[in-house]
Amino acid sequence: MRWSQTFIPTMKEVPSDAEVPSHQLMLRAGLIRQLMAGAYTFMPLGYRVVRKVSQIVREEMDRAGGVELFMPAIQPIELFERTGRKEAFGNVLFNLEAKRGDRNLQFALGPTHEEVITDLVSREIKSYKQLPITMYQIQTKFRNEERPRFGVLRTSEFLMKDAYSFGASIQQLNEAYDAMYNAYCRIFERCGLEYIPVEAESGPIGGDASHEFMAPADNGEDFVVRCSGCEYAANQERADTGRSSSIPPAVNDAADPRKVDTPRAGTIEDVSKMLSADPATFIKTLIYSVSNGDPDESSDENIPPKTVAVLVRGDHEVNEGKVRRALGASRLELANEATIEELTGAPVGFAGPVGIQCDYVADHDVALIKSAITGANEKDAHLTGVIPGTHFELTETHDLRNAIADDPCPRCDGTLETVHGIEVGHVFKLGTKYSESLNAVFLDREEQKHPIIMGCYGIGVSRVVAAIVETCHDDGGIIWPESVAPYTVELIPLNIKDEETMTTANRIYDELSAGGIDVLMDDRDQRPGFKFKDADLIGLPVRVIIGGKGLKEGNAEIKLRTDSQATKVPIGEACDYVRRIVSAG
RNA sequence: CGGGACGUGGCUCAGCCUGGUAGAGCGCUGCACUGGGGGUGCAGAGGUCGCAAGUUCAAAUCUUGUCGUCCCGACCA
Repeated sequence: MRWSQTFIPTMKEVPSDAEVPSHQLMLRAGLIRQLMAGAYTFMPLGYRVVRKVSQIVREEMDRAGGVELFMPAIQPIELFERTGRKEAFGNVLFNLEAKRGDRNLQFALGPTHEEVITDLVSREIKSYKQLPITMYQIQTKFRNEERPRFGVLRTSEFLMKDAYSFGASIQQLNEAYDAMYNAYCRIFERCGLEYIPVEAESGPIGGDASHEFMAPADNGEDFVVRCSGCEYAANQERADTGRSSSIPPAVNDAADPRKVDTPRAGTIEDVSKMLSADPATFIKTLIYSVSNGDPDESSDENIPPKTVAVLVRGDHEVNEGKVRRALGASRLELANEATIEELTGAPVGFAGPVGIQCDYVADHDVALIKSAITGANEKDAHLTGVIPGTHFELTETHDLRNAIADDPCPRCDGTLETVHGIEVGHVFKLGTKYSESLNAVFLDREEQKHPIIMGCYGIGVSRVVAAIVETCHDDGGIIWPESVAPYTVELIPLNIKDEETMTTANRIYDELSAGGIDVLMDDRDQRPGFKFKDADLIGLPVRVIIGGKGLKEGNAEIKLRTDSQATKVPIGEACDYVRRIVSAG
């Protein structure tokens, strides 16, 4: 491709509303343009990358036994009502209405396709003989994000590869899951993207039923916790802390806690400043409203929610998923102010475990505090010298908080560290959630009906592109891995008005192109420095310079994007040289 | 959805506080020079100052509302 014949609008200045490197670089390199918040055009150069990533995904899906299909983006809302996800998605689901004659039709724009494909399978698959099968598509997904951000990393409309496996047994599910897991590893490897597979929230199946693939990046929205000593890695939502229960013995002759005035200090930060005390010596007491019962039964509306206090160390964060599991609760939310005032007799911010009038659960680390500061259940007052197990009862502790750096590893004697990550893929053992609600069943050998056992597997294709830019760049611009680069070679004739330069450049362009190498020739009438800057910005792996001093000596100058110095290669051997370094890469 | 910031030519921004002629650099068009890291000169084009209402003799500037964009947080199968 000749630069003058395509459309690559580069920018010298950083657009003011782009904050993270991938967003800035994708705009500056002319890969994307914004239409509105959360919606971007992929420009010719950017779309070539999307297609290269898609092709890698496709090849690996096929290799893993998947078959490709293509489903509609508009979907009847009724399917989401049947699976209960109309409510679960809430505002994230794009609803749309259309008139046909005098009927008002209700649609959703597909945020994902579990409903559509399960509906399809429920009609077409009847026998264990048709199973297992894994189907996938690469298609635009629509989610009305509350806050789209970071360019193409989080948008309301994005390109996703979604795959769904259907099996007659847990074993078939596990085989499909493992095949997808391995395919994902190959995909990210081939894309040149560093990745960490992490354990993720796994829902009803439990165990190792879900992994996310995280690309480590400072601007990632997710927190990954990983062990420095072993392979353990998990989403922070999910990570175990490796702490174990230890119940402190009651101290018999302990002094009573002392009440101190803490006027208007309702946060740990305020109180720790006021008392010059380390937040790690506080017991944070959060009051939750908890509903028990089966989440799928709507009858639990009648059971009034219970109030439970959750105790964690002052510098720790409660992990609601862990609390929910520890309590066997189906629903959990922070209690409202009125409930808290009624319970503790104090406004929010002054709750504590001593004398509190409700059940409570404590995190392991609470038991390890020798002498704690807690709320006094009284306005503008805290207690100091509170000894867990002595001043309030403590017979068991749980893992209730987010793991943080320096926590012990749950698997080995190493310690944990946290890194930011971009979630680029997710594999998930669904089980029978959708097959049951949409009646996708099969008959086994004994003519017994069973719901089909499903898995789902997603890769955010457009997000992968952004993640690659986010992790592969330097001060000058993008550094594309060869596998996904929009073109492999940038050919730069230094002066397009020089006849010898252009004759030579055109010959090399033709020869490389004929050999199947993607070449972009910068045939714009610009000065060399201008072209070099743009070349660094758009980041093609190989740069070939024709003209000037080099040409006079009979040489082309060839340089990898990652090299600092060019290599002089005789014009006649330039194409061979390029072919060699390209195939070696 | 809570909190914050910003909307002035295609891009980056100044002007606003203290009301009175709309500016700079880059980019764009033409010509000339130049030709190895975003060059130089000359001549041009291009702006309802996001939109609306209000105050005023007069509003980019003050007030109110509204829309848009970005950031932090909550949320995210």
